[in-house]
Amino acid sequence: MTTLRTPHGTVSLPAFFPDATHGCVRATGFDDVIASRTPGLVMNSYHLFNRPGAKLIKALGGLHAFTGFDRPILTDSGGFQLFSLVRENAAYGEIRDNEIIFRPDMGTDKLIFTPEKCIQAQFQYGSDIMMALDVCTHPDDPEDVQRRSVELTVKWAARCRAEYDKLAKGKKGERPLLFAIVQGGSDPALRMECGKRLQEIGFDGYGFGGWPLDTEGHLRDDILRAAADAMHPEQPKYAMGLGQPDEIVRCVEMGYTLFDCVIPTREARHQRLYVFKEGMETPTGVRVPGGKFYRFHYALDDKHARDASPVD
RNA sequence: GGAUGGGUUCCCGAGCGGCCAAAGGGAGCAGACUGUAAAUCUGCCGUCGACGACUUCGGUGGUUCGAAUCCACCCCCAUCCA
Repeated sequence: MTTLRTPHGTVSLPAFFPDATHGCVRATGFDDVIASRTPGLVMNSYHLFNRPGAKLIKALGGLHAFTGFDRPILTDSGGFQLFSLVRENAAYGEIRDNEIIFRPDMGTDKLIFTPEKCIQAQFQYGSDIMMALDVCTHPDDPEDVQRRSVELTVKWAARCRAEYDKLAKGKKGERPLLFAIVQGGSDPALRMECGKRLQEIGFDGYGFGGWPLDTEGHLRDDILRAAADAMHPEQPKYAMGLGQPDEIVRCVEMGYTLFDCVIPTREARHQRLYVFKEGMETPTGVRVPGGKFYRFHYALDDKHARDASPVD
């Protein structure tokens, strides 16, 4: 089993980091997070930048002191936020060649996010694993959009790398990790090119970028595999935004070792839990064959408890 | 005892002669949710032998072709005055 060493501890891989976008796992506390043997959390640079702000977090001693979570924290860059917001409404922001413009209120107020600013913020947060700012796409987006995404993602990754090196030089103690994100839509050649160019710059790990599901909600194995193949074979491969238990198993088979996703916590908040099917759990740990090794369980109280099978 | 405002489907609350089984919330139920603007979104939500029928808007009578809506009396509730 491989491990991932960070300033706040070593994580056994593969690992799942729940999302604590604003600094807390919604609807629960860190007592439960620790009790569930959660090895680390993902927080979001963009959201924390908006509120309470990188300066304030730094003044309070960084994210670990601010949130009270003393295990590894990965901070996502904010690239995905622009993607999902703009998909909702183009007025929410735009991608320029040198920066991202966020307009959270669709009005005059704007937030300029650059690769440098993104890394600076993540240093202010004191995060363990930093993500380079990327340009996210949907697999269905046209070729020119995918091309531009890769060009900007690579260019920005280089700027993130440079800013990181500058800021890390002055730091004492163990340095945080910097991951880059492989884009390229559904084109394996483009994925490979993106991965190669990122590896030439050199990072501590690589993330799968883009939307990982088809319109039916099924995993896009082809894209995930192409992206995994484009990453450094010896370094962590991070499947961003995945997922459901069976999806994680499939991704581990492809070589991914790090995961985060809102779905388990979001669904838990909506009363749906994933529990092992009979015979899928052993006393020594968990045996996870392929297929649906778990089921949905709805548990509020005895009166409402019920089960349902996951969709096939 | 007097004055005024009210009593609407599980709850809150619109409606104030026909287009009303009755807006809109909430609750409930069924789904959705995948680097979280997501405690959000969608559907159902009086009953049934169901493109129609039946029973509902405090109670009882009445006016009317037709009443949750108008009239009379009664019963409750709220506030104010004695």
